[in-house]
Amino acid sequence: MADTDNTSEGGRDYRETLFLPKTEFPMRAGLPKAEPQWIEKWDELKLYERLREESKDRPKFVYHDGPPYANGDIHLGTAMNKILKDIVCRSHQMSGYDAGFIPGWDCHGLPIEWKVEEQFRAKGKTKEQVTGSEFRAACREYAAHWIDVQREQFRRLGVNAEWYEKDGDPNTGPYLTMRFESEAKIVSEFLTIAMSGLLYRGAKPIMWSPVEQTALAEAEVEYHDRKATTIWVKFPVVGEDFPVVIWTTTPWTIPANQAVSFNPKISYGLYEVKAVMSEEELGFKPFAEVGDRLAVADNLAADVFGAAKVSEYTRVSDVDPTGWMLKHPFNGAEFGEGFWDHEVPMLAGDHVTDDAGTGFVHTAPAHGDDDYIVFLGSGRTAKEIRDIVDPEGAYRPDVPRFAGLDIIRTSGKKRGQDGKAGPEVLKALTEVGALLGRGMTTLRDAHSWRSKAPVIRRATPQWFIAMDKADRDGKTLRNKALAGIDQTDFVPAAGRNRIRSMVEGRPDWLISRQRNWGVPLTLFVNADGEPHTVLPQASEINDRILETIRNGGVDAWFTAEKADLLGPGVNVHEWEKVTDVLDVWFDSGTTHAFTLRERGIIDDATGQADVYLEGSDQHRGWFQSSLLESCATRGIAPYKTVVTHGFIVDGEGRKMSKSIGNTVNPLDVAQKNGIEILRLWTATSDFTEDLRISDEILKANVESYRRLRNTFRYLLGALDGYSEDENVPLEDMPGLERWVLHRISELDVLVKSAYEKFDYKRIMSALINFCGVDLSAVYFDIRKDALYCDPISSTRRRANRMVMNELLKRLCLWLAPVMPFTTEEAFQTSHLAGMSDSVHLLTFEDVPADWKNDELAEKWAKIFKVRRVVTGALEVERREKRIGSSLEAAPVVHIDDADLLGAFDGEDAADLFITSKAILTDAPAPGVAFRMEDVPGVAVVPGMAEGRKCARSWKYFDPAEALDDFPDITPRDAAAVMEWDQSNG
RNA sequence: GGGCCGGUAGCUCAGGUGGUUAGAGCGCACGCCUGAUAAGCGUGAGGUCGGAGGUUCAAGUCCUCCUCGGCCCA
Repeated sequence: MADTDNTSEGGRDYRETLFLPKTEFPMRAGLPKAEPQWIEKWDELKLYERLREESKDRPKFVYHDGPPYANGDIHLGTAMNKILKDIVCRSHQMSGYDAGFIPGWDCHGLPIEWKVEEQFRAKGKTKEQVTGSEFRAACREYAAHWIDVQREQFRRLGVNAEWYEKDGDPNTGPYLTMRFESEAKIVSEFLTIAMSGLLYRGAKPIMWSPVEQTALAEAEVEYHDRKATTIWVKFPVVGEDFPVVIWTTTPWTIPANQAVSFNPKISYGLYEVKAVMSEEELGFKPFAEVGDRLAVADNLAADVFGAAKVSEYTRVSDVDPTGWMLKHPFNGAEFGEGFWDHEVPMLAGDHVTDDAGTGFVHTAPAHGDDDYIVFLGSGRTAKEIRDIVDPEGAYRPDVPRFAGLDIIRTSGKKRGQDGKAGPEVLKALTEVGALLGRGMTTLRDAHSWRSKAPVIRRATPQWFIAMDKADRDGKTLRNKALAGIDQTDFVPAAGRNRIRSMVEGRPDWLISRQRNWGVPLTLFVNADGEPHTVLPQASEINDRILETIRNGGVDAWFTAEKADLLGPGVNVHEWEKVTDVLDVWFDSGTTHAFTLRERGIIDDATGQADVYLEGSDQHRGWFQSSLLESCATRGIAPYKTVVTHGFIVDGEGRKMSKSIGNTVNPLDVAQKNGIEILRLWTATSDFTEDLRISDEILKANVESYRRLRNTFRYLLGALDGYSEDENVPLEDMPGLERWVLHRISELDVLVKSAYEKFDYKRIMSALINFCGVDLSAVYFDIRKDALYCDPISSTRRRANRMVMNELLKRLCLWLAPVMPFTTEEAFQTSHLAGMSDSVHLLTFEDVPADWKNDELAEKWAKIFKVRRVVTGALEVERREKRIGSSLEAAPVVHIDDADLLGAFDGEDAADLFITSKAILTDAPAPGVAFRMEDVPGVAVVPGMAEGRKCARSWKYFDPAEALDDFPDITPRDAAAVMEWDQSNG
């Protein structure tokens, strides 16, 4: 090792003559504190408004936001969702579009009703003590509160959107499904569909609580064990001398029986009773008698005969139930008055199994989902469904013998226990000799979440939009929706199949709910179940309805006088006001209408949003409701592209749940790491699949962030005092600089096209690699010497700074959609601040065509290949403690490939290797030289640098070359010092 | 139970139409630098591609089954 110190004894300390990076941009970001301040600055700047104003003449990119539900704090899923949307909009904005972002909220619906009911209960008010108007007003207030909360939380994520209404203009600000204008538009869209004839009234079994006399949603019930009487019942087969046997746990549904189901895949047999257990043995007389013949599934015969107390039986023959017609057990009974003399068909259904029961399933379409499906599936209609139970859970007055009997006791001490219906049915079945056996079982069944009382399934009138009713063109809604799907782009592509199979197979769209907080089905209905839209005055009536809603919101429908709405010429007594409300999916399905079309962002009849982006669960939700609504009213899909993201799971790929305790709160991350980290995580993840998150993963993103931040910091430090006057023409630039410009041109293509394709992880991995490898480890490292030590005037140094400037600017722009805070900070800290009030007002810049240079890139690939061998050789020297810094080395590099060697023409190899000296030669290398397997033809002999260590640049040089006035530094450094002395006195 | 999707180094991701020793970055280990310093540089160790069969001269890449996980249904 050379024997000189950094500064020769008594020599000058050259440190002040060096150019060292200098910047205000701190290494540590302090994001949790800084981010809210940036948000404030952007508010002051009115950034969103200015973007709209400044880009109003650009082509529009129409992103349409899916509405979150206005209830509760945001969670990581909603945060990631909004961040992605923000990246979509920001990137398209910077790509040269006018890309607005109108956020929205879903405001009606059940969850809010629950919360508001809870609030009233807390005040000691029951549902009955609150008027509908009072209740809806409270719901409205509740939703408004959470909109305010969520708005602030979304804003904290850095989402740049139209968060506030401007000057009370309803055509500005976020959209809310509960704004009067929105409610009126929802009604208007609904009436359009009603007028088109697609709307009809049918019936469907729903969960119903007799105790509360109300319909319940799945989320409002809990499952508890319940003791139930089970019965085996014989149904005579028409034209045969034997019955089939069914088994049921709900005897009260027997009077509503309209069919029996079987499964063709099950084998059935005819059995004959040979002996029964004795009355003495049992304590009662068995229902079965010797000689009885019964049809049951073979696998269940033993069970059935056990229940029937049959001690001996034989199998008589195979039977095939296909096509059988049965009789109701009460058919012909005196008490029945002919009420049960209808047909009871045998229907085939997949829901029938031979795991339990008899292999034959009693089918009451009014009281079970499977029953309903198999009944309609047999070609029968919802109108044929017998509805014999009233809202209190008692048989209707027209039901012979059983009228008025309750299924469940709805009051008193025994509230919730079985009522009189079941026992009376049992009695009647016994009388007609249809009962084969009875027992008790315990089953898990739905109970009301609130009253804890059992719930029944009960058919109620509901409104449907027909999927398969042809319009004038002969096209059905299903046809149109499928065509719309075919014309839509899906990202990822699998989304198409997913929504397609759902739309192909879905039943008619059930849009009515028996609820309070929602947009009413603004219909009047007559005794035949026809809506007022069949009236000749329908359109005038609709106009009055719309006017009413527009002025008073949904509440006005309930409070308005029938006669005022129906107007003259309509008999008020013939028409009843429908009090159902629309399913909230209908609300959200119309957001395109009252947001994009009403505001004139797209054409009302033919316009489409460019992008809808939501979680993959929305294939069944919003993507579909919007598609159906748009196809029903306009015949086209509301979107051109549907982007879906996956769900957030933990580090092990499991879903997040509070009970497991693996949840991550976005606002906690904001407070601890900064939201920028979460945005980085979002952009580096493959959002088309499930996104994993954990402390480890967040930590990794913090590391990536540091790399990017330090790149900015170094660039800013290097560019201290920079002005474009320093720039040099491309042809004067060293090859290394031109290579960096070439890399910029490559990345520019990648970044822009990946933004267009929503492929953010590709961008992030490319840019993080670029910063870490091309820049930090190669370009910055090599050019450190020139930047610090060259004379300020040197072309090499000026070219370096020029390239550094391009890097800073490009990186700021490229990363701005993902990291709006840090890029803005870097931008504002730098001389670039003069370009604009905000980096976010800028667009991506074009790259000059002559930056791209593939030939040059090939040359540099060769140089870096050789460089790897050199660094490898130096590493051996370090291990052996012969050198520390690479400047202590002066390798001889033997390259026997002329092409490789030629790549160094015109380049200073020592600079590129960061050694004090380097000799390139095509002479054969000695055997001891360092080689690398994957770089054949290159061998390095790691010589020691000789001479004196320059007190300024720390390079070893030949003292004989030193200038007389500066014996301790190289001539290059001497020139730099003289230049410095001149300008600094 | 059904439909769709997925399981490549510790982590995040690459790996057109099947074809040499499966890649990158980060992390990790070790070392260097001390004029980007709670930074920077270098070297290295880590996967046989969820598992099992099969097709093929050849499979992470095609087929079947299984398994684990996710979303939506039942």
